[in-house]
Amino acid sequence: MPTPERTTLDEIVHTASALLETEGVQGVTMQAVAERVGVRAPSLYKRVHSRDRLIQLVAEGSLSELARRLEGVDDPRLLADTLRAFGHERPAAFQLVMSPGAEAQTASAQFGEAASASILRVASALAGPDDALEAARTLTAWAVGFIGMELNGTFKLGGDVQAAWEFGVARIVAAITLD
Amino acid sequence: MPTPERTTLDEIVHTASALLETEGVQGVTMQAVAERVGVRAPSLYKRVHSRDRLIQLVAEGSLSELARRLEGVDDPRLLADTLRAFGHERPAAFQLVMSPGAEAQTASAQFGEAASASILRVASALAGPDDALEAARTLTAWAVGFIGMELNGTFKLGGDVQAAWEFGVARIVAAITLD
DNA sequence: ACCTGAACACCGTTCAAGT
DNA sequence: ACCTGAACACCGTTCAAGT
Repeated sequence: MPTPERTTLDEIVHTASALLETEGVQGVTMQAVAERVGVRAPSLYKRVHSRDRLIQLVAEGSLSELARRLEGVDDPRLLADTLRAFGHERPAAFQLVMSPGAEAQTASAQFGEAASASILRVASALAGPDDALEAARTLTAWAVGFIGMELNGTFKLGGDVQAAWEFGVARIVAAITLD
Repeated sequence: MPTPERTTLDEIVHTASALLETEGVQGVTMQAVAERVGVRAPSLYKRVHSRDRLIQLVAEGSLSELARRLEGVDDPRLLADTLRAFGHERPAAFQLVMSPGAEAQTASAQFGEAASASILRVASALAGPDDALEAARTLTAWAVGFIGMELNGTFKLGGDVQAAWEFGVARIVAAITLD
């Protein structure tokens, strides 16, 4: 006799995403997720292969949303600001996606490409098609590095972080712009 | 009747550092460390307060060694290359120190200062004292972001990574150099 | 004074048994 | 066809008991 479904993969992933922000990666346990979706932990394995895979799905969902936000943006400063705003809104997801460490499963490549496309488009307009890839990587590396350090508290000791961000954006954009 | 000491804090931290590189953070379990130093897991708690604290000690030791390597370096390109070489040699330690995520304990601030000092000195020579802090943060953010993405495999898909590094170094150095 | 086995509370995961 | 309790192998950590 069939039992009605009490949850969905979507609900599980969204619950895990919320838990990620409130409790950290450590807090995303199968039991905590199960409890929040109203089911016992073993039932989750009907929808998702493993905890690692669940974390990966969270990373992929987050990266998709980031890509969506970057989609229409044409100004490099606005692009950088949009990336930073995402980092501030969802710091744990940002770190998971941008510096997964050795533990968490990286989002599979196709999810990164959508986000890369926007950056590459803006970089190409600035640096010209020949230097587009290098310019995109320079801009991305700087922004991701900056936001990561900001979220980690590396900048906590003194100085105006906002001023350093604006200084960096201006210099990087100038540096990759075709004369 | 006293029992002779069978290990030391130093040996424990070094063993944990080695395990970090070979097995990842996940592999740094109290049992694995204990086995390698010839003791049972509970005995470790005579020397270190907790696993979290052990990871923090590993991070602090790694950051100290990085600071030592950066110490005498005056050329900005060489500074960036030294940072990158450290990342390639000890990828797990690099990620632990530079993007600890939410789980691992960050190295306490004093350990970061030694490394910062070298970068600040070089940045000051390039950008002048007024912009030194902002310039140092721009250079550091770019390098850390780049190396992190490189280690994560974000760059895996196509393109010449070495060329992107050299492009970035040249542009960033130019960007923060006083006219 | 350090080391250990046993124990506890927690994980992720599997699986037979329920409906 | 989905859900569950029970079980297993693993964690980190505590602690009484050994030497």
